[in-house]
Amino acid sequence: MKLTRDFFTRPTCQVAQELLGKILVYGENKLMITETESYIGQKDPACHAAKGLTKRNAIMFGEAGYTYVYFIYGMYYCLNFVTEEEGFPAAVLIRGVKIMHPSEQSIDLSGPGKLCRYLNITTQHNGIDITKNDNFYLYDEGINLEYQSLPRVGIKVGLDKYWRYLAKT
DNA sequence: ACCCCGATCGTA
DNA sequence: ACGATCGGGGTT
Repeated sequence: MKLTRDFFTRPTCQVAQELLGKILVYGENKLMITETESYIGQKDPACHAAKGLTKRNAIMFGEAGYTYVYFIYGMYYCLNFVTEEEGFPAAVLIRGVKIMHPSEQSIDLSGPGKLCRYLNITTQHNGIDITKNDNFYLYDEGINLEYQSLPRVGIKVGLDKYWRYLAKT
């Protein structure tokens, strides 16, 4: 079944863990999520919203279940889903997926930049309500994956939090 | 107006 | 270990 707003309006790490094994549908593409990271509020120094509201991070302060797409390193885009109650800035970064399309035998896309490059996701896809879109949504196929909790990647602060969730293959 | 640097990736 | 590449955000 399709994931609804209630799924995302919860503690971010719970959402990040439960997104593992869920199916991301984007047009004709079906991808199984295999790696996520939590970024949680103004007390998390690695969170884009750590220093408050800006034009870029504004979507993180809104209602859960929306996309947050940002541009990074001059070359890459990264896809997140907003979590928690409106007013509390938090999101889950999608770091890894497995391609489910039958003609492509379960290829792994490891890394948030590669995922967006593969799907052609850009900042034009920022702020899409993932719970009310027929072309871009998530659904639960009942897959439960074991995972390990690890430090997040590519940051210099907040490394004490093990908020990266990697599914065991 | 200016400057630094980043939730990355591919190559070395 | 490092270069490519450029917008965001803080500072002047």
